[in-house]
Amino acid sequence: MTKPRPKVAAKPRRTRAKPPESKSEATRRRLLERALALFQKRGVDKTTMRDIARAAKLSLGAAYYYFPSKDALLFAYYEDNQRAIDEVIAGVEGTPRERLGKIFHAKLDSIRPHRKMLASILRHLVDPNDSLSTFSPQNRAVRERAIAGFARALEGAVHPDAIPLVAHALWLFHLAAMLLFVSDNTPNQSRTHSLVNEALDLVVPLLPILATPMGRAMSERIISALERAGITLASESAR
Amino acid sequence: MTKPRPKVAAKPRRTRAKPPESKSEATRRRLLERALALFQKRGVDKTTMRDIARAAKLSLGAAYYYFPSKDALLFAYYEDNQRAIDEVIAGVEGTPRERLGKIFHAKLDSIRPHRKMLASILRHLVDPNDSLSTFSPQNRAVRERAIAGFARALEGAVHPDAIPLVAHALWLFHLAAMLLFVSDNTPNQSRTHSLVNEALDLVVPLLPILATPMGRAMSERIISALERAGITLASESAR
DNA sequence: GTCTATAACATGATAGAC
DNA sequence: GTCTATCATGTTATAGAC
Repeated sequence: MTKPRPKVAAKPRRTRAKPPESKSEATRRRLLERALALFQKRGVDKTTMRDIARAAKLSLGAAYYYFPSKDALLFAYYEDNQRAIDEVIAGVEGTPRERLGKIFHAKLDSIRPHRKMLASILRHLVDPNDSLSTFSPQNRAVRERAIAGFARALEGAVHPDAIPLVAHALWLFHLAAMLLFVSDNTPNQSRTHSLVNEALDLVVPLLPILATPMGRAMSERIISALERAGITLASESAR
Repeated sequence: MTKPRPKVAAKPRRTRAKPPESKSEATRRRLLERALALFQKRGVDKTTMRDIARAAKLSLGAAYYYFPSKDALLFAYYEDNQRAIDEVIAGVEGTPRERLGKIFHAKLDSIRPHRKMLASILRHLVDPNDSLSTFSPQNRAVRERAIAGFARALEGAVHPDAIPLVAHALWLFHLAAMLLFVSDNTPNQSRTHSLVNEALDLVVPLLPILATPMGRAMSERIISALERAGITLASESAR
């Protein structure tokens, strides 16, 4: 358990086309790289900040200069991973079923190299008091980008009014899939991939039901119940 | 983050009718009591083992004698709470909708006094590496008792074959409700209670659909898909 | 101003004396 | 059973190098 509050601050990052990597950027990158390798090899808890600093040939203080906390290293990974996935998502094409399949499998593939580490992040993702939490303001942008990706993939497959609802549901399912994924020791985690396929095969053909009068009534009922509970399904289906 | 592995060991406890409380039991109870009070007042992370020991007028080492880790205190609360809830669940009566409502609200009511603390428990419940995890063997008994409670409440409302599936789904929903509950600052957390009611009102009347040929086909498909993914919905509907 | 190193601190956990 | 050291580690403070 961490003592004083975690304070996971995201380093500001320029948005221009990349200038040549400065020395400090290289150090930062190396540090993150080694840290992730250690996390994956020995687990997050058993990797100390002193280990990480040593592996990157830095002093402990220098490591903290770049990353204000151990959690910040995890957060940096989380951000990088989301950015990479967003690019994939932006490019997916095909039928809705195909688009959704590609998003899910790409997401799973992208985290495969760090499955072990991810298990430690899941704990943070669900803790409403943690700054890494899925529900925290810091993560709002990341979360909404992900949901928007699902929304875009749903275009044409669902009545527009129902898209936010279904996109959120898929996003929850994707969290569940990640949970399963990190404990899935079948080769290539094929078990999780199969389950995702079966779930999509089951659900996607049912989506048109939401366009029927009964379906619309139900989804409206759900949406308003959630809203009264303080859960707003904002989000324009695309960006 | 905790350093050496958590080691949340449940103290063995006699099952006989209570003999008079020994001195050591009194000490243990006092320790747990003070700890929970501090957790609730100042939060789990900001309460140190030293604080707890001091509040119970014990040395640090003595506190660790009774509870091998800070997490063990949380686990003890979790166990006690589950035991209390099980008694409520065993006694519920009425229509299926009523039975489910009572279970959900009783569960939420029971955790209200320690909402703040609960956030920390949820974190453990989802971490597959944690011994407090929902998936860990230690918790298997507790989890299955809870699911069996839902199964019993469903009797008569759902086709018997579908009961395990629906009971598991309800159990997941109950975890989600707890998650919402701990961040719900409306008076008496009425928002969460309302959402639970609306969800049950929506879902319970739809359950008979599972008895139709289409419904049965679908639930069988879901069950076998889950089984292939290594998720077995064991559980005899009752005990 | 940007970076690095060293020392110090608080806390969760442990060992061993009594 | 209880206490008093003592340890390991996340984190912070501070001083100084470039």
